[in-house]
Amino acid sequence: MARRSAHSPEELRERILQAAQSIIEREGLVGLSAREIARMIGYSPGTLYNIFENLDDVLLTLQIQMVGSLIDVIKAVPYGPTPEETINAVAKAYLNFALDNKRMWNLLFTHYLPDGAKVPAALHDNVNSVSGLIAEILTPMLPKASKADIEIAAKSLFAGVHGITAIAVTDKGPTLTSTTAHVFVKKLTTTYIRGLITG
Amino acid sequence: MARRSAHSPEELRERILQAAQSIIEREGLVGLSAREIARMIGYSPGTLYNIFENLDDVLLTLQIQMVGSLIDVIKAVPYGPTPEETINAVAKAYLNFALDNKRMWNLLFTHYLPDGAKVPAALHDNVNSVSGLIAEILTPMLPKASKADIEIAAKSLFAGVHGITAIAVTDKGPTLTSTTAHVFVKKLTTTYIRGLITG
DNA sequence: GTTTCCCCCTGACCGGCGTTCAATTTTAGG
DNA sequence: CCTAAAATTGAACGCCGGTCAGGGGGAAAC
Repeated sequence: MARRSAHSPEELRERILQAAQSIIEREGLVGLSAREIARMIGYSPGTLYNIFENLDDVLLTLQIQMVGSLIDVIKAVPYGPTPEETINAVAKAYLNFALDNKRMWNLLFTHYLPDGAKVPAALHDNVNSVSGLIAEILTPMLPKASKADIEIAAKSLFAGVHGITAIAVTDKGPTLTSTTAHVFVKKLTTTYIRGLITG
Repeated sequence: MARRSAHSPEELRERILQAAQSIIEREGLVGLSAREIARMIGYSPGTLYNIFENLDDVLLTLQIQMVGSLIDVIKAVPYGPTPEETINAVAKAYLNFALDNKRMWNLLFTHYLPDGAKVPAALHDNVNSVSGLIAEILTPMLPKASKADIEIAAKSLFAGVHGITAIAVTDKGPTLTSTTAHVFVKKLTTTYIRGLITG
């Protein structure tokens, strides 16, 4: 057989990503396989490899998209009356995003590459954008701080919130309901910001 | 063949764990397989299953041991002149432990169980011990706080530091050298504690 | 010393996996 | 209508986790 008029390469690409995502949302990484994706979209396994380099490529693409969506969500958070409230709202949105997409968010942690392989720059860029957004919000709070200091402040706060999402989304670590996760995030951000201001 | 006098079941158990750990330290989870472990210890693959339920069992045992070691390390950190300095030292020890055992620490994130499976209580217990230790240190700083409040404070701080180790140990996220990781941890802990005190 | 029995251990086997690629079929261009 | 290029297949390779019937070694019973 050959080209089916049914799907253009772009459509095919999209269907592969959707299939992979739906498998992950249903049962996590365990259930994912090239063969299963192929079954879902009605193609043979080999076809995936015309469009993606390999399964890692598919998974990394999904992660890039996902962090991209997170960026959109964060950007859509309205600025509050004070930077502190804005940060709280952003952190809350961050956590909710992770909780709403538990299995997909878990990908960030459970998916790893073979020894030599490099994570694509696009993923790094997207992640850096997130901490960049936090830095922006922090800036008016710290008029005297240097840009480098603000970046450090933003990234450690970001990493802290990230840690809570990591625990909330994993089975390891202390069990964390979404309610307590929110309590922790609020505690971390408000305490941290108070420390920043008085510092 | 049959029973070899060479190794008692306990010895065998130990050798399996050691082999698994050395594989992980060399090349991460990718290189790990029941067959590879068997090759290393000079037994056939089937033998593993006389001693461990499955590979997940081996991996979970390693993680329980590892977090146990972390507890020992933290307990060995000498109390500083102030709680703040103690916390800083503990956080530093935590991060160093994760960095010194990068591939093994990564297990906490990359290893996941099939859908229904439950993480053994021993792992949860060990993890909870860590945040318990932090709560102990925090207590004298917050004479007025309730036990529940201290626990929240300790756990959010713990989770924050954990998040930085997560990023430092993964390839995803912003690239983090061990130096900058230490900067972040210090920033997070000192700022957080300042916030706690003034709160 | 011999026999017996049990238990340890083996290794073939099952159904799956990611990935490759020769072969085949379809389409587009002339 | 024919040809060349493109798209797709599916068998094949070498792995994997996990199972289990059966064989061989050790120790106890005699």
